Amino acid sequence: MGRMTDTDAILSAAEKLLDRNGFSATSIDRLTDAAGVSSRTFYKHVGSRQALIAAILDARAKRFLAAMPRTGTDALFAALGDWFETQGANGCFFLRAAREIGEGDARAQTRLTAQKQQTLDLIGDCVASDLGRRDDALAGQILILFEGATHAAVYRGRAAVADARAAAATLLAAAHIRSGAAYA
Amino acid sequence: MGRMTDTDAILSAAEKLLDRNGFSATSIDRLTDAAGVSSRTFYKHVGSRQALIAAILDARAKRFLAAMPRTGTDALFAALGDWFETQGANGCFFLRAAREIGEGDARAQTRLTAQKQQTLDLIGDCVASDLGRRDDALAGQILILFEGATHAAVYRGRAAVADARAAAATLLAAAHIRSGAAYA
DNA sequence: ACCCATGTAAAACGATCGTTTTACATTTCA
DNA sequence: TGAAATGTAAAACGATCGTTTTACATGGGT
Repeated sequence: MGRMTDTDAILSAAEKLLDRNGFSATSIDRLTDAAGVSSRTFYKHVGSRQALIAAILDARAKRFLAAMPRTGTDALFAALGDWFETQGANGCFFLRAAREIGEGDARAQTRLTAQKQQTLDLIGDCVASDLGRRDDALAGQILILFEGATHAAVYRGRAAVADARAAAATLLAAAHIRSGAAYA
Repeated sequence: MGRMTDTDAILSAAEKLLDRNGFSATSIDRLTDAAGVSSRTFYKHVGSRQALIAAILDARAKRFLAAMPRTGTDALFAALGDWFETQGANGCFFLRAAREIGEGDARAQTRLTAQKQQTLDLIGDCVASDLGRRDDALAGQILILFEGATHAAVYRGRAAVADARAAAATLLAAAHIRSGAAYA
């Protein structure tokens, strides 16, 4: 891991707390305690609560997309399982941010749609690498599985990802057959 | 619709507000304004904020399960689409309640797991009615689609349900073939 | 040695929260 | 008629929120 600036330390501690305990349930006091800084330095580094959350959303979007492969739908779900293992499974961070901060910050809504579009593109690439051609309809279905695994993992754990992974394999096989491939 | 008591009027107005605007973003003032009652009558009828939310969760669980058919997976997703059309698509109400109220009320967590178990049972019945036999593995996969449609509908609307429905049909067909049925 | 940037600890700010209470008006019914 | 019940409007409560400010310590660079 690279060198961590004060700002990065605050951001990563805050991301963990917000993800675990929720946005509105996490006060500035808790954030400063977790980061080990005073409120004065906190505000010097991040500006405001809204700015902190905006920075966290951007950083997390970049980190998440970097952690996902762009070839192989099965590898994609494996990576999603790894993500939950290391980062925790608390439902989609962006969906929760948009709903909890919501109307107050229109940018959270913008960030949500951007993130979901990027996820759909990612899935489209994985599907294309498996199928040898683009299949937008199938990508849409696998997005449902991706979203479903993300939220079912909150209460079902690893089984949610395993089920989504198996379902994706079945859908891919069916699409492959529809393509006119030889039966195994 | 049956006659509505004061308590019911408060509950249904509150449910709509909480679902639309979120739990922590909806103050008692907003709830009393929407119900058209003073805070004094509000507290006489519902006791406290926690009790209000508990009552709403129970009522909604009963109403949701009553709105879902127990035969036919395709009919199940059709009913889910109707639910979103009439009630709005804001993500799973129980998941959001458990995460937003969270640690404060352990009963919200209990209600969540109960609701999800009942949903899984519901799906198991629908799958069995289609397949002529129980298939727990397939039911788990369709639960993922159900959860995925619920949350993807927030940003994709009806397309999310349509994709989930189509994917469920493919999974069912594949399971039917695995059962040794004749190929169409 | 001294200045200045940078940090902490803690008080203070106005706002808003859930909840209770006070004061008063209206209906219900024996 | 008149008392009990039930309602509203609004003030007040202590707590907590995000944010700013005050007062003070520390350590590196010239």
